[in-house]
Amino acid sequence: MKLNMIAQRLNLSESTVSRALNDYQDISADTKALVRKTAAELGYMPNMHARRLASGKADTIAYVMPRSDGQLNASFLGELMTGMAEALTARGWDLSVLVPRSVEEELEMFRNISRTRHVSGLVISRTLTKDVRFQVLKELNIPFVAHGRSLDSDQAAWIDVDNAAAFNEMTTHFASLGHHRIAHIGGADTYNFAVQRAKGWRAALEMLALPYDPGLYEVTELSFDGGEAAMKRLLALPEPPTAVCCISDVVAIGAMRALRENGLVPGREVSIIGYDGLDIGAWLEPPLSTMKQPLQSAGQQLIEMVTRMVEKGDAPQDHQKLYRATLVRRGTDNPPCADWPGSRPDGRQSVNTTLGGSGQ
Amino acid sequence: MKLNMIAQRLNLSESTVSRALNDYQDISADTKALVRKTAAELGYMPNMHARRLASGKADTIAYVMPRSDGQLNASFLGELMTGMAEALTARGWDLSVLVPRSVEEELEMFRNISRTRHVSGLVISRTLTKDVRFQVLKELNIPFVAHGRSLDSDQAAWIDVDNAAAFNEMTTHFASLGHHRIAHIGGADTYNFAVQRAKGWRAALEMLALPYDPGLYEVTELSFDGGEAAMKRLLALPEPPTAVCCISDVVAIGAMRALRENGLVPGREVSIIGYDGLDIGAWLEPPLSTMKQPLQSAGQQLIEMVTRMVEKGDAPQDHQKLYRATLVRRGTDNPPCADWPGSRPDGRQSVNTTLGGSGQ
DNA sequence: TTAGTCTCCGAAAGCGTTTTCGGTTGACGC
DNA sequence: GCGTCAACCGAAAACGCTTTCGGAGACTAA
Repeated sequence: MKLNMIAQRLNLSESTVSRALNDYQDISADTKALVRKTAAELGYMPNMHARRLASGKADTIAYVMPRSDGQLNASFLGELMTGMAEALTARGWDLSVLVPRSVEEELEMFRNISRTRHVSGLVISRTLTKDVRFQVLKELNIPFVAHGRSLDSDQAAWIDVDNAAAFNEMTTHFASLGHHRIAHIGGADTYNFAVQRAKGWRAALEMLALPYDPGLYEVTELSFDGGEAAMKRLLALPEPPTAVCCISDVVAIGAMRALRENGLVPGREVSIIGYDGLDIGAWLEPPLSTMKQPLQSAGQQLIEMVTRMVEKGDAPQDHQKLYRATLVRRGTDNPPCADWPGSRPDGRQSVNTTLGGSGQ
Repeated sequence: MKLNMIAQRLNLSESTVSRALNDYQDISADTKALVRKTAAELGYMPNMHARRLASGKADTIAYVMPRSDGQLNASFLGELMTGMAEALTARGWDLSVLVPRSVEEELEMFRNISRTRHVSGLVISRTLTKDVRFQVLKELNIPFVAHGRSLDSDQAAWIDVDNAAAFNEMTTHFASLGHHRIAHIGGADTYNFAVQRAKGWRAALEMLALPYDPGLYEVTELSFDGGEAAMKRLLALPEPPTAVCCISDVVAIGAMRALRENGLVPGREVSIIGYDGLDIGAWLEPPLSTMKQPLQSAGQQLIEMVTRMVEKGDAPQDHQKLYRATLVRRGTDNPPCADWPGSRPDGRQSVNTTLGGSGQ
């Protein structure tokens, strides 16, 4: 089933057939039609390796998967990769996956790619505040797009959510419910999105003319345990918060446990909003309010961008897209509770499941 | 940085260099060492496309991702793909991802692969009870391994969990806690694992000499909503169960909500065990008991198998591996509650109080 | 008619490896 | 000293496609 065969069947040269199939301008419409027809009949499929060797193009985008640090970044993965794969197969390109185990290994992979060029472009994720990859990839001249910004991403292509705006909205929403002591459980500032989210929260406080209490800013690991620990520290404050903006749903879920362990009900004494829009949140007791980002099309957009850079040579900085997250009120964001923290129970009272009170 | 250059630098022929690098037997040890050394020095990396074209081998395994039916099959994905990617890069192979949108598209992809051979082997997942893919792939002569069995998988390579054993254990565990009315919320029997899990539950009932009540077998969608709906139906039974084996954690979480909506506490009036070992389960109130399967190494094993079939031509049926899931007790599996269903709102009396005393 | 212009196609040189097939050495046994 | 046999290596033909270059015809314009 080679080019060869369809060529001699039509008494044409291989090169003509090749150009016909690739829609070159110097082939007559008739010939093109003829070639395509018989190609279809014979069920011809080009040999990718030969094609790629000859053309020097790889027609492959690699997705650099975030090292799974235990977290369920996963809900992410499924949607994102589906989007990317669909956009790619529509173009006849391949999606391949890279899973580096360390930063050094990741950079080594990049260097290999720049040598062999067996990958035409990259999609990277989990961008850090200070992220060497932007510089390295630029030097290696590998087209790429980042899922998330960085301090180093000005000259690069990226898609990101407006983290600052989201946490600004979240905080403002709490204030409009009547909260004054609004805390933030954030993440290490090596993650750029952590910085941005903290900034959004902080900006909202200023805008609302609420005093900034450093004690209400907690930094923790992006895990269930991290959320629990941070919330415990907040509750130990002489004057604990009445509302908490959590950097992620996972952290928020951990925080909810800390509340319950102190005999409090999430969304009553202390309101909570998470971030990520995890489906599971809706099935908690009470259901976790959150901010949802539109992930469905992100994959396709990422591919759209990187392929344009590969094919048309588009400038990276022409492809920067900011999404907005939207608030999903479910059950843990309510007006402040009159008897809190005024009448804290000194004894611990097991409040397991009688949580009917949370109207939405 | 071609083979060429390292050849003339050493005054050797290209072919010698090639064979040296590929560890052919007819190259002296000295030459091999020399070639490898200078190859390393020059930072030589073979051109994959050229190599693949010449050798006819693709050195690529494709993972056929399950169409994301909305659910968080995702926690899955991350771990699995990490395992596969690591095993592959260790071999210098590529991992690529296929996301068919329909069965027909999936089969079409297979046919393409069998023509172009740009993929050496496949890993398929989400196996159905009756799954055409086994037959098709066999006919197309594409090496593959399935993540999950099927009625058609006897002659194929697969890795799977012993679903029947897991649900047998789950059921037996409930019985040993003193439960007699043990229900099962399962899935459509198009999914092979659903069939197996139901079978395990059923077998345990027989083994324990517990009467089989068809009303205690519910089939539902594998989603939160599905679990909720199914549990509602069980609760509407004249004689509802005191324990429920759920086909998945997601379904179990839905079921927990149904319980709470009826004023019941999961793990008190009605015990529940899920399946999948989702981390999130530990953070629910109360924490969800579950069965955990060892996923971490599954990815590597899958790759191990399929690469052996590709390279050594191993027979598929020589690669079949059954894992065991382990019970993780967290909080929703407890002895039956004395006053339930005796004290139900409708005043219906429980029949089995006399049997209740003897814990197996 | 002649020159100039298009339009369309074939020839051929790659692309960078692998792999088969001989051929050249040197060692060895007799 | 002659054949035999390994041990090693080079030549060259693939692998299946792309892409440049030039040329044959057909058309137009003068």
